[in-house]
Amino acid sequence: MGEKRSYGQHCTVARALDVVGERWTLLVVRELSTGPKRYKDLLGGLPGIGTNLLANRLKSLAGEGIVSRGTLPPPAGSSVYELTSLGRSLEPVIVELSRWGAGLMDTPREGDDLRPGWAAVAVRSAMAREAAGGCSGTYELRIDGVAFHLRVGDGQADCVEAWQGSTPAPDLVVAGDAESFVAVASGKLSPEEAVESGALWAEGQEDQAALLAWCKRLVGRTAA
Amino acid sequence: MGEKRSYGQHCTVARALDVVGERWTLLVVRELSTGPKRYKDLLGGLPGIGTNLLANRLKSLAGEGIVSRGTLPPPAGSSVYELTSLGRSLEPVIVELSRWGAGLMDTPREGDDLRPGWAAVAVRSAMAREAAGGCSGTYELRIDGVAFHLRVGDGQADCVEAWQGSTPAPDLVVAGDAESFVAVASGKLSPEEAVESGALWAEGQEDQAALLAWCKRLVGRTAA
DNA sequence: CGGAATCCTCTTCGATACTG
DNA sequence: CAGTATCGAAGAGGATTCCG
Repeated sequence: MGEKRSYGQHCTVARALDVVGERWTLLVVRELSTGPKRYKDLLGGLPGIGTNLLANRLKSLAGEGIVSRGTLPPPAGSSVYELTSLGRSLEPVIVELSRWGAGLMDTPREGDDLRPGWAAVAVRSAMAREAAGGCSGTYELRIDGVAFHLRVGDGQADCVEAWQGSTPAPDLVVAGDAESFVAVASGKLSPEEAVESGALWAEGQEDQAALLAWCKRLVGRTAA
Repeated sequence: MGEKRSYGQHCTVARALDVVGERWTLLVVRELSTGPKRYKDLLGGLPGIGTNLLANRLKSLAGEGIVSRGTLPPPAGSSVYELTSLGRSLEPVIVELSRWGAGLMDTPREGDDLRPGWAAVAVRSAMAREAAGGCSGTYELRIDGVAFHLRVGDGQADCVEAWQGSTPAPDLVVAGDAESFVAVASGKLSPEEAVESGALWAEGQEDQAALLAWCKRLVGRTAA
């Protein structure tokens, strides 16, 4: 059956797209970029994919060494998919796609889905720009009630879903709904407005100044 | 007819892929990233695309504001496609895809095509890494006899086909075949070996030391 | 002759139903 | 819960024809 379709070009870009350029493939990587997921979670995070296509993509990605199957530590014990180091090295591609796509965002289109993890990816990608400037810190995001650990530093940003619960002593806990996080990360909602309107808020403390500074870093404008 | 297919996700990555994620689309952008091209040139640079699909993609890209139609200055006068500023802002996506794809490169597969412009993109993308370190310079590449102007500096690298002929006082003129340029840019051929074997050579001068230093910058290892 | 629209075949996608 | 099987719909690929 299917000889894998290729562009047939000895070109670095075309070779990359031979592997991750098919429909849905990079979105599978996006889903796994916030941590290991079960098959069912992936289906839930990729509305419309169709179960056969997800199975095909996962099989291809496993064959390319981009994802691997693992087993979660007890008590979960369920079998999950996760990125390999080759898969994690796709992060800069995701980051740049996210940053470019941010310019196209407006208010959600009629019928668009929105998941907390997608907002986390948008935030992480926007922060990656700042991370190159040497900024660092650890944060907890609570996006529609789902917690993520965000760590910025050493020229990169890392953000994974925190099913284990607590972040060890984060510099700040930022909470809000997914749409607000996306809006700020896309530059469609100014830090000032996000903080004043209460779209985003700092949890567990009243430090509005720290929140505002964090939002400004998010949009890449140097705070005072 | 075609209601444009969308992932239906309020996500920065998915939104980007809604626009440039279809088959061939980013390769059209790659082709235009080394300068304006006629329809016929695009067909030649995208073997296998099929004329109807190229026409469709160009129409979509024009509708999205990523490419525009222009007319070349006399004496050429032909109508060409070129990137808009929105299109040029896709450069970081191309760069990261190229850098990731470089890790997958080996010797050309049986039947693979190879064009000078693709090698130029690989070189430019590899240099973008170094450009962030503050390096700068202007170079002329002669890849299988086709000249490109490469300018590195201010955190980015720019490389366009030089149909007008001469580069104004380049720091170095590097010549070789496309496969060698791709091999060095992908880290599959060491700078030392490329220079010693004559795969790449400096034209118009005998400055092997400068050539070696350039090759080392290309692969991102700090030269002595 | 360059720039496309048309036709036709083949592959892939997407949704549902089904099985280990 | 984790996938496989199936089938209509949409998209890709190639040749040919049309327009200027």
